[in-house]
Amino acid sequence: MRTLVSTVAKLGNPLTAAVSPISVAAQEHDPASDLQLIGATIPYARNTEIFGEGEAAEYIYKVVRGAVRTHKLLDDGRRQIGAFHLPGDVFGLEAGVTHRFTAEAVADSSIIVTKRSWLMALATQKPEVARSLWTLTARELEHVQDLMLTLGRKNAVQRVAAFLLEMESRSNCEKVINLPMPRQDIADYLGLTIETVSRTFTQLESNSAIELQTSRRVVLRNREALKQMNS
Amino acid sequence: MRTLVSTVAKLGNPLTAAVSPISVAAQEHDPASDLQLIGATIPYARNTEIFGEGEAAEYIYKVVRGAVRTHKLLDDGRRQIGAFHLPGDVFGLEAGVTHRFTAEAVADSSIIVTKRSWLMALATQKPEVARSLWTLTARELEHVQDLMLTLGRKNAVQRVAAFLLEMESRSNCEKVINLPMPRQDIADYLGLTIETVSRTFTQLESNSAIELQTSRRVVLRNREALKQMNS
DNA sequence: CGATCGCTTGATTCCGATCAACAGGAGTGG
DNA sequence: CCACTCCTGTTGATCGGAATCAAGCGATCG
Repeated sequence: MRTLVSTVAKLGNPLTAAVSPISVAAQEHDPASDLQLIGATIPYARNTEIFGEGEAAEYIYKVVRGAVRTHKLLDDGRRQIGAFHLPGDVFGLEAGVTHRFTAEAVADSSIIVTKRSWLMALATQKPEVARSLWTLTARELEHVQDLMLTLGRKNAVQRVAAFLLEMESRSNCEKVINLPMPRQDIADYLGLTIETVSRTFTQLESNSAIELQTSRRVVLRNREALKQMNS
Repeated sequence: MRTLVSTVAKLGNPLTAAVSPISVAAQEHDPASDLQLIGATIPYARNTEIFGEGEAAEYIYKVVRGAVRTHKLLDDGRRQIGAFHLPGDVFGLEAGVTHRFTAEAVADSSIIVTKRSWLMALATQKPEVARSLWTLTARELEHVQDLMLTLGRKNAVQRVAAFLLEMESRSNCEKVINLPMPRQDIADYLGLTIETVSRTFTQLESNSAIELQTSRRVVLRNREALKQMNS
């Protein structure tokens, strides 16, 4: 089991890490941004593990820079990615005592790490903190419910279209989407193979629905067509 | 939009409905049973809608008798069932203001219906109630995360095995599992077609992994084999 | 310059979907 | 009681979409 301390040790002197504001506030509007987490901002290199499935959930995490994926594995190595977490997103929050996913950095990332016990104690005193924790879990639930529909009932084109529209809605409203993750991660998120994802990107480009400036830079040329495909 | 009042009106005199205990307690152990919901126990006939996707989430529900399914629909009618709710299960709890699924009675059922606003107000005063609401949402999240892995990365046999093991773990520890739902519901839960579900049941019976006393009564003859299949 | 990695493309296979027919049971009404 | 219909489930034949197997391309890096 990788501990926070060992991770910090590998990545450098924890004393040099930036520290986030000490204020803790929870309002109804955006629990992820209003719940100001106390803790060190720690760098994680690409493809390093942040926590593992089954480990004790001692910390709560918030992405400052980079991107994180959470996944489950089947015995034979098949992988299902549950979510990508981008700057501003909180992840690793559990109501139970253990993590139910493994979390890894998709790209070099900076993550704020906060003691879970600290927040839990605060939640018993401040209803607005308790409410924020609930809302964060509920949002995660809503996201995975949408993914469930995609995995259960959509074809390859609809899955990729859904992914692109999701990434667009979560990026800076720019026309160009920068995908931090490789094709294999997209495949394992959408329940497809890397080849099918690649072919579908190519197909969408030949349809003029998207433009691939590079394999990681996508322009949504026809958002309406994508929405229609998404069914 | 079907309201509670109209549903009650159709089903008979609400004054004759049984009323659950007035006590409200929330402990750490089992939020579903400890959160004693106040409200009328209402009968719902098989295949009737309890609430619809997009409707205001004014009530919280608990199954007393029967079974409930929640689902989402794609434009072309493809359906994904998110969960089956059996006696003791709470459903329809939302952190937001609207229901994100449609709920229907799988079989003739009795459901305790409680005002959501009432519980929400209580949660701001009693941390243990707030904690129970969070835990209920977290359990739903865990369930749909497991389903996500099934839908994204398992084959037909693995999906049906997972379903049978889930139903077994949720039933009364008896050897015989009584399935309240038809094959079509199982198919829409597992992201398969009714034909594939039927064929897979037949295949598992010829493997001696299960015995089909009737199409709705299944005996798990070899639980270990099912677990192994489940990967 | 060679090696590796990420991605794309082609050829073929295979699992589950689709199309189709039929069987068994429950309920209904003659 | 039986004939009828409706509903649910099973089974067969064929099809198709994504997986698999395989090869090659381009960028990056040592």
